[in-house]
Amino acid sequence: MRSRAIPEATVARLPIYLRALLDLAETQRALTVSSEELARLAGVNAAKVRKDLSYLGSYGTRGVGYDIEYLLYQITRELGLTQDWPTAIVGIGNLGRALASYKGFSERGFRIDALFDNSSEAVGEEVGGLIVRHLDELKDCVAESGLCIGIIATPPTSAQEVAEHFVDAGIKSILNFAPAMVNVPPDVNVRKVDLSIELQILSFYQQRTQAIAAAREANRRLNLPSA
Amino acid sequence: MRSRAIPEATVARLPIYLRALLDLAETQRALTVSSEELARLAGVNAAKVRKDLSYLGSYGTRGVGYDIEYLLYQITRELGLTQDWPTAIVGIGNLGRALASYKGFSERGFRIDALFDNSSEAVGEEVGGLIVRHLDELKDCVAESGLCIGIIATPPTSAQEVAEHFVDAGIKSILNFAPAMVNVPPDVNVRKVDLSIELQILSFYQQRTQAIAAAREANRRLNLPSA
DNA sequence: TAGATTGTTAATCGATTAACAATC
DNA sequence: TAGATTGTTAATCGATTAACAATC
Repeated sequence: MRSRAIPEATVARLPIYLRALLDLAETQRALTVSSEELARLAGVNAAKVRKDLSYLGSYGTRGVGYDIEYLLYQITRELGLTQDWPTAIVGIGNLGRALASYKGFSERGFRIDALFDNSSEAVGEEVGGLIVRHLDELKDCVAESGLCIGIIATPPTSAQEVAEHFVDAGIKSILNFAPAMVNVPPDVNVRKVDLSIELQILSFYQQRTQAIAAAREANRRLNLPSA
Repeated sequence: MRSRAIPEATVARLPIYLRALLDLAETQRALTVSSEELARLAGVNAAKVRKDLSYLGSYGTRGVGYDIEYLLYQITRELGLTQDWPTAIVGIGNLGRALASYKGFSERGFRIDALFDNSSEAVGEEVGGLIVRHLDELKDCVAESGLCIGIIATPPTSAQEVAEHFVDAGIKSILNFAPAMVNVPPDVNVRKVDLSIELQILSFYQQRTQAIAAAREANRRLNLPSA
């Protein structure tokens, strides 16, 4: 058995390479790509591309580059995108609705299969071609439809409760959009997307950028006093 | 001048501590917190909390812990959240609308100040209490309202163009939700949130989890043959 | 004083990168 | 053969963590 421990940092970049390769294949009709070119498209450096791709195996040709179709297939397979992962969204408010009708998912091969909420208003409503069901039906639905990815799009106060429903129903992968941490058993995969935190981090760098600009300006005035 | 280079990894965790501290202050009415407790709430270990907080200065008391109010103030200030960063959203489709009416932003001190689109259908419409304006008005609007954070919520094909509008208008921080890379000058801060990429990464770990479960099952059968 | 907890050091770990031999 | 480009090594860098002296 190959030693197969792809570093986390590499896994996080594979989808970026995938997108760049799809673009090359579709719009440029290119057949091969060098690490230099792929790096440029992905916004990283060439050494990193080669190192990352080497974890998948030796799929390049020295002096030539990487065969785009073949590399696309290998990355797709490695990421598990050759199979379907039926996905459910819980919490059909503003964000849940936007996610349920988000074209980007279906364009990239993800299909949302079920929507859940626990407010009697939302239940029964049609959103993005699916009928919203009550959260109590989740467990049955997992058994029937083989749901295996759960998306939390509720307010923060319900996030932990929803996560427990997911775990109880046997879902092993959770994408959490609620602004709250959730605790799950160690064999459950959780990723967190936090819109406010992204803005807060951006605020830090914005503040720093402004401070740098102000310092530069102050220096300029000192060197060129009262013109 | 203090040497002031807070590591990126620490900056990314400050908002998580902030949220945990707010929760402690509001719902628990606690006055101090230990690194151990804060670590538990933030889902990290205590050594990391102490190291992270030490970059802000020595704000704890040995034998006691950290004063919650004081730490809240220091983190808020460090993240630049004591000031307003007027924010605009470009691209008023499904996602743009959800972001424009997302309660989580205002609850955490971010106000969306302007919405832009370039389709004649969207322009003039009211969304989340704001009138959608044409993208051509962006530059004037930045000058008038001091907009300094720009959110891209367009389809991928328009992302680079919108980024260039932002840069041209003098915006220095961009949050990009479009599934495409954007190139900007080095003094512009960009963060990328990519919903499909999050699902693709989750797909990788889901596949691995299933493989592990299958291997365990196979082993079990070998050890306990035909019961 | 005894117990608790910080702030910091030093060891460790994982990720990045430059460089270059291998090879198309 | 000459030029191009990979795959891999080894150096470097940054982040994590355990451990503990300092000190409330």
